[in-house]
Amino acid sequence: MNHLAALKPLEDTTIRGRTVEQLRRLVVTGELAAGMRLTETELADALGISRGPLREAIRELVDIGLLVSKPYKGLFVREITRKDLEEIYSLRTMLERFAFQEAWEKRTPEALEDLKARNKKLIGSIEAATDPLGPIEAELHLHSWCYELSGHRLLLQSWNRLKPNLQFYFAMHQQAHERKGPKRRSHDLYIRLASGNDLGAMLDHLNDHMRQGLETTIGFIDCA
Amino acid sequence: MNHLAALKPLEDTTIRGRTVEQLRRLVVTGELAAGMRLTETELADALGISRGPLREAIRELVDIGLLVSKPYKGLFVREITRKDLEEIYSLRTMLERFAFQEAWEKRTPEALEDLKARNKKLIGSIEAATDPLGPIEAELHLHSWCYELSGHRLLLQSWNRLKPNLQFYFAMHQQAHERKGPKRRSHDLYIRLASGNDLGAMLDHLNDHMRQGLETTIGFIDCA
DNA sequence: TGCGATTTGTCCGTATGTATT
DNA sequence: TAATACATACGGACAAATCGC
Repeated sequence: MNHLAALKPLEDTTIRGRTVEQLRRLVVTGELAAGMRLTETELADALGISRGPLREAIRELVDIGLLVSKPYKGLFVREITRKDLEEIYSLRTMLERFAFQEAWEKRTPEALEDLKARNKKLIGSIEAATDPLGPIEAELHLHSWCYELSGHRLLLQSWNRLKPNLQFYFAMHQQAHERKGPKRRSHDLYIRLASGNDLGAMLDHLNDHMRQGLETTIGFIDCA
Repeated sequence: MNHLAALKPLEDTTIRGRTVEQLRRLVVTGELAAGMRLTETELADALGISRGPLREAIRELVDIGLLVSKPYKGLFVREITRKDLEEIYSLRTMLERFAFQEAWEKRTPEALEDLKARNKKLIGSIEAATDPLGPIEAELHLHSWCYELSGHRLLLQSWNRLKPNLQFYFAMHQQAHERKGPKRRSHDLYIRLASGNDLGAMLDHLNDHMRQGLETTIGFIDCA
């Protein structure tokens, strides 16, 4: 057993699995514009696969919420309204507060090192400024820390379902504003509190952190 | 436009949609035993459909968590460990507390009547004692009230994803114990607090209610 | 109001890859 | 190792529903 095997998520062996990843990437990066209609035959053709596994992959993305399927009418890239975004953030706040409560007693020196490393990677990604989508991914990876540490598989699964929607909105927002993503020091307090001994302060900060995140990114959406 | 159209959830027009419901029912009622292996060709044959839409329906049930798919190995009905159940209950507690917070200010006299009606239906279903699975469905329908009232679509969706897993476990538990489901007056306090003016008391009660539910139903599972 | 074009939904036959015996 | 069973995937076909003219 190669000890590196645990690091790479074990490349999908099925076309369906790879297609899910491929489509997810195309949507969250904005290469497939929000609201755009997708036709199966075109997609299958472009991806070089047949309609069977493609339709299965589509089902998964519809479940996550990145695609919207209306029977016999068509398949569309999701659009995000202001209310959608508020729902995403409020649910996310609940989940992350819960994750910290579950993870709090499980914090080890190694885990905290891991957290700092993720922040360092985020900062590095911001400073490098090569891939404009890098910081987004790095920030979400930073936030994944508490969910992973909690050991709560159902909670982690919920987060993983929510994550692509956030990623999708961030990329959309960034394109529209032609602006850099997260600021370099935006998570300093987050890290400090997560490493400290005051769970209540951490939970309070999460409310602030999330509200702030919502307010700074909610600008340009049509009210629904 | 018929004004009744909004009442019935509009029977699924696609085989996939109907198959999802059919399979969900077969699983949560225990007609497909936990851990049982399913072969696609048999299933397609038994349901009288082809493998295409069946495989798509399977994807949805795998996402919900009722089925487990191991690539190239097979498809199985999920099994529930003690840890799974604890996770389901702890997440559910979070979601329902959040739902009540969101729904609290939206309670109208009509909404509270609706809640009481759901409880009455639950009691009636228990006393009728015809379909042993009726009370389970009625109880879940009662608990759905706060999610629907909250107007939080993403939250409702999360609940709807969690619900089949609870339903599945309840039916399994009931079969194993040959016992009736919920007691007649189990939700009296729940209803009274939900109709009252002390949100804090309601939230506290949810913790109790859920912990109690977990403890009374956790008996017979293998520790994992 | 129909009619035709397009697309989704569905089915079937077949081939290939994987796991298990 | 060979053989079997089954999941996965492909391609072609047709039916059903929608939309534009």
